[in-house]
Amino acid sequence: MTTPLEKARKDPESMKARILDVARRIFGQYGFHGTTTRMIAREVGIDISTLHYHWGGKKDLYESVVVDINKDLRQKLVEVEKVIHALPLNERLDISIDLTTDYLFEHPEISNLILLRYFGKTRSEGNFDSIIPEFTADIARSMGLARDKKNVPPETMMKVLAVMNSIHNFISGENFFRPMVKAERERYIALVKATLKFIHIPAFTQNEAKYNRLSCRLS
Amino acid sequence: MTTPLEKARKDPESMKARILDVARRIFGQYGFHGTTTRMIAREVGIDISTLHYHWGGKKDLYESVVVDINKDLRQKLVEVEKVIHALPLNERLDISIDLTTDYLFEHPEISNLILLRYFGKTRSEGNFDSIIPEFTADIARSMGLARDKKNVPPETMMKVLAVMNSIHNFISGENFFRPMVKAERERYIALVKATLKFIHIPAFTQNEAKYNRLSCRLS
DNA sequence: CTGTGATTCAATCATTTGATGGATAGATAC
DNA sequence: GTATCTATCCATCAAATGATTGAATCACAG
Repeated sequence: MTTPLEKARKDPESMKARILDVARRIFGQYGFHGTTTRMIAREVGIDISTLHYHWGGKKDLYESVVVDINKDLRQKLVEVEKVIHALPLNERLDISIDLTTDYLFEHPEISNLILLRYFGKTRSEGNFDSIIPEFTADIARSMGLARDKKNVPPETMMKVLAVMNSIHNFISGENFFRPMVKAERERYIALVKATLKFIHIPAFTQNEAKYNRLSCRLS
Repeated sequence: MTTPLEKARKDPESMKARILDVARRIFGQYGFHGTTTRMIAREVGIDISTLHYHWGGKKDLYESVVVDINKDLRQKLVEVEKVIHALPLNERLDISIDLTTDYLFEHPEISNLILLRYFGKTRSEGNFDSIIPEFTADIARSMGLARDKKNVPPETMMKVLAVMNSIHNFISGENFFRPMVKAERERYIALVKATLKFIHIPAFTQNEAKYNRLSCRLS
């Protein structure tokens, strides 16, 4: 049995897929309440009822969008992990910052949507996915900060969150931050990467060194 | 001439002030579009028309809220600056992270609102305050990363943004992140502080050391 | 061609939501 | 006491918005 979402992803030309694509972008920009079904329909160039025909209701569409972007992000992270697999920590960070940043700058709706979900409430109750927690633990393991994705200590989770969030922030806040630093697009992207590396690499490598010294002394 | 906002701040018991207070909280939780004037009025225990009588319209009220929280935050930062004034950089960071974090955990609407403004669009056009950019530069100077608030280089602005945002993230995302690390409130706050210091202090101090070595060599 | 199911749209509905007008009560000035 | 100004609420409006219905159109198997 294929879910509507899987069907949409299979054929990117289908109406289902076109709607989902536009919905990603608009929900990402305006958030759940800031988006109207009419905005999405207009952008796709169809009637609202067609949208309802394919996706049920606004809420349903939104949920599908969330699942969709999480799938994309997770897949990208798996891809990144393959590249950085056996490198030392500082290079792992360096490369994964580059790759992840580039990818998210090409798909800013992903960062937008994730952050809006973190920081904004929905009037209607009960939305909480276990997806994010789960793959935050994944990243921890992939960064070599935890053995397996079960039993990642809170301190490590927090560090991973800090890294991921700082990336999303600069992507999603581009409209705000870029004018502040008076840079055009390419320059801004370069600044983001440099800043992320400046902030994160010392933290993890310095403390790694500390741990190494410590374990030497102990052995 | 006193603006309505100044009047409201003067007398915290006034209806104006009570509305503003509730509006801060609700706009912070649900964002501009997610908040209805009725939600605010109900929470205050008044009729919507009373709200309109005092603050004009939803948009006006929202703008006032934004100005209000920026005033509060700025004042706090000035306060923090006095404390850390002449200390070495690593202590400056350590203390200002403690103070700022504590303050924002007591007033999470501030972080909520700032982040929602960064990351979410409003359907209606033209909202851009120059307040934020301005005092990002202020922080840079206060952290000793720039001589004066004019002419702060983009790289420095980005670093300051990274620090401020990472704080706001953990405050505003508490509802999401705290369950992820399975911590109760106090523990979470401690984790946040530890993580922030873990991430940021090495970055700035390590590079300061680098600069120092460099300037030694040059002299 | 014809019937059948899938897809799309125009029209419409019910509710929500931002906003206003006018009545009422209270305080203060004269 | 009367006038005036402030503050509040009730009733209501007009627009926006999520959703549905039923008719029209299209694709295509038989």
